[in-house]
Amino acid sequence: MKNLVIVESPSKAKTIQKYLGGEFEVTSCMGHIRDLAGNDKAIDIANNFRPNYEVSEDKKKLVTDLKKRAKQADIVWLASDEDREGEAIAWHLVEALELSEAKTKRIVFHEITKPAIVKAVQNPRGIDKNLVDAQQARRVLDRLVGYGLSPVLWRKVQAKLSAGRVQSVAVRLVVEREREIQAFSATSQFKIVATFDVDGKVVTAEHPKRFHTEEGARAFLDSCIGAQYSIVNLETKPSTKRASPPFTTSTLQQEASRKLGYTLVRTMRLAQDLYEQGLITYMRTDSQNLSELAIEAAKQEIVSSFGSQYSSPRNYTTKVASAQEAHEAIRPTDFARRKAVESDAHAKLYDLIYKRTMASQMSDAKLERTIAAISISSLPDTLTATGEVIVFDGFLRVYSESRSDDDQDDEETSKMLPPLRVGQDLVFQSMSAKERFERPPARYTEASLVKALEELGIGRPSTYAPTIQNIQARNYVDKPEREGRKRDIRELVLQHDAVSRRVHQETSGAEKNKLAPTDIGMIVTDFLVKHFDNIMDYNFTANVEKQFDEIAQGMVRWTEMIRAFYGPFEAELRRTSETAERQSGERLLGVDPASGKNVYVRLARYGPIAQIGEADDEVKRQKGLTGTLKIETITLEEALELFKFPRTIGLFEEHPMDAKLGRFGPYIEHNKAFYSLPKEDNPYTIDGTRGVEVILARRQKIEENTIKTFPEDDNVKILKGRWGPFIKVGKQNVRIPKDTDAASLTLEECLQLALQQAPQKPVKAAAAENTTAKKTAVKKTAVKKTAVKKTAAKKVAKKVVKKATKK
DNA sequence: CAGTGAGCGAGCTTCCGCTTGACTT
Repeated sequence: MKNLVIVESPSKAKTIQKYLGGEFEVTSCMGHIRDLAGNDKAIDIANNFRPNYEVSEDKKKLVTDLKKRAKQADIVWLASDEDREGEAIAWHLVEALELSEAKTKRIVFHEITKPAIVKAVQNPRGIDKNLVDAQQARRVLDRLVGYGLSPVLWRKVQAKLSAGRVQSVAVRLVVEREREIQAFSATSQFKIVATFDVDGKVVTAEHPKRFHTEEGARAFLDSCIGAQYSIVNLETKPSTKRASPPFTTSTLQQEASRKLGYTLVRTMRLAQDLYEQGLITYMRTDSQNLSELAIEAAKQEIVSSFGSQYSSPRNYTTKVASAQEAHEAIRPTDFARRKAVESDAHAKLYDLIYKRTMASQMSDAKLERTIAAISISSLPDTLTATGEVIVFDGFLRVYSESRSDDDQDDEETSKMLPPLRVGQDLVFQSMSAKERFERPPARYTEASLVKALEELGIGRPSTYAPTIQNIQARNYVDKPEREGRKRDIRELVLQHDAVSRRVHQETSGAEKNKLAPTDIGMIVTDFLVKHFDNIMDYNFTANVEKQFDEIAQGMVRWTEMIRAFYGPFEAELRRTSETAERQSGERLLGVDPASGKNVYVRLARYGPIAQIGEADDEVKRQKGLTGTLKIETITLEEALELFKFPRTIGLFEEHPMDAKLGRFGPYIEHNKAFYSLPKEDNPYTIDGTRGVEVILARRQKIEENTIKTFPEDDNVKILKGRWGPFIKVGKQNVRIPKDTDAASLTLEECLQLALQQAPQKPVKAAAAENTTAKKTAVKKTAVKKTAVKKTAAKKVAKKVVKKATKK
């Protein structure tokens, strides 16, 4: 074998192998193979920031293998992506595989098409060391910032916290949005809408002016009593609508979130599958570019399906400043393929990508907007009725983009108007003045937060989903469920020459899956903004990116750039460590009227608490904050309510029922058993009658979900779970092998399965349990320690995934 | 899962970006 080609991704390797044929062997390195050491020897600051790289633990086998194959090859072609990280990967390969310059060629392509690959092989180059240096600067900066800030948080806020160039700014966005919402006070206005009958069709018209008071609105309606209405002017304006560009990672995540309700992780997981099946191009990209082949293929498909008037081939230039465009946009690889079949979820995502790409190559839609001005005989005011007709649907035939989350527009009012003429008299039906409240800024969704980060140039396509996961896993932000509040909406209606008034209720502010900061998120953000405003600045990344570009162009040495950053940063770190006070977010809410003691809220070891009495009082009372209560916004009254628990709400089967607030929400404790309260029940007001109902309902459900019990051992049960039957042995959940009838299992078989699936406790338990036990655990080998760390980290990650994909 | 919030205290925690698996709760 003469030619060894190394790309980053195995799926890519497979495709390229097809294009290059037998002369070449194409393989992959799975991304970065080396990284900074994990310990304090990672960067030798005194020695000009000399980085110490190590082959990553999970890549050791791969690197040994690649090294062997590289030895046997005459030429090694390094075909990692053409961006900063890709160039660094190529350089690390040279270093780790000990490749000589003579037998190494660097090639790049932006699209996986045969002509692009062939052209790349014909134009090899050497490694761009300047670009590599820009990456080293990026890597070293992120380590210095992350490993510099985090320990300050451990000392000043809480152990195990984290901070970094990307995650801390992401949290800041959420924190500041929350404060905008808190500061927002909704004002309301009255909007006038009239309806007319035109030959059996309803025409609605509105007054361009909004009334700020009910009196004003009423006065207007009063003066319309008995009025005549006629059309005084008609205007039609043509307009066009253009399709959106094809998907990048971030826009795919946004649309999948809005149209399909997928989380970021779900979207990326499905896209990865489609990519591996060869159905779509690479899914982690910031480019809107389409290859010439793709544009041509889309054109053929469009012309044959819809006709040539629908075709409008074009390419898009990426507007995001941070884009590195190492790949194409996300598109189908084969336009003749209309469907993906693996699962319904895959099919929906593929359909979205397919249609979006097709639409991007289709003609503009042509619209005609008609505006009719309607006079009122009793007033100088005019009403306007607006209609829109699609003259030519163009790209709308396949795709219409959803509206963005922060869109404040009302429901689409423009529809088709019946034929109208100037001077025409209209038959009045009714007119209403309905109160409308201004909406506060919207909380971020996962996807809209990605959009905000991208606009600031923060983070990369490969890190958007993991970053948003991470700030949730670290409990800086979460997705609290909000019930929303009912509020009165006033409406005046003019009909049959009389104005009537009614008030109806509307629920506002109900939310699910929206990001909000936790108490710890707010405390950490405030602390970092106060002491490290430079790094927390929304433009910090953009500024350092400019400097990375200068390094890439050979204008600045990377070590110089890092030195200039590190001096002042290190001084800030030291000053903050020495002078800053410990932060707990403590607030004095007021005085408890019952005891005369102060009431505080603050962050304690296990989360936010309310406290009656001073910290050093021998007798003080503490309660955890529950639900959507926050340190920053809780009132004295709300805090005092917490201390009313446990509430004994009645007696049942000779045992008291106590309503309590727990870590997992409100519950009833009864005879040593726990019954969670359903969402519709309020722990502050629930009574004994309802308590009994909750208990009985729960018991019935347990019974329904029990498949089998064993009289000889009540520790073992076979239950119905979310994913089918399983065995419960004490606290351990045991899965049942496929093709096994759950109900027929014997006690012995159950215990046997439990034994087989028993968690390997010794290592984990020593690390996770109490701190005194740790002394002995620490003495174990380094290898074991990393193993423990990894499983723990994986567990956290998994938990989040679970949470995210639950619904 | 289900009521705490602490320590005379050793050693641990932590970043961002590039990849894919092995897990299934």
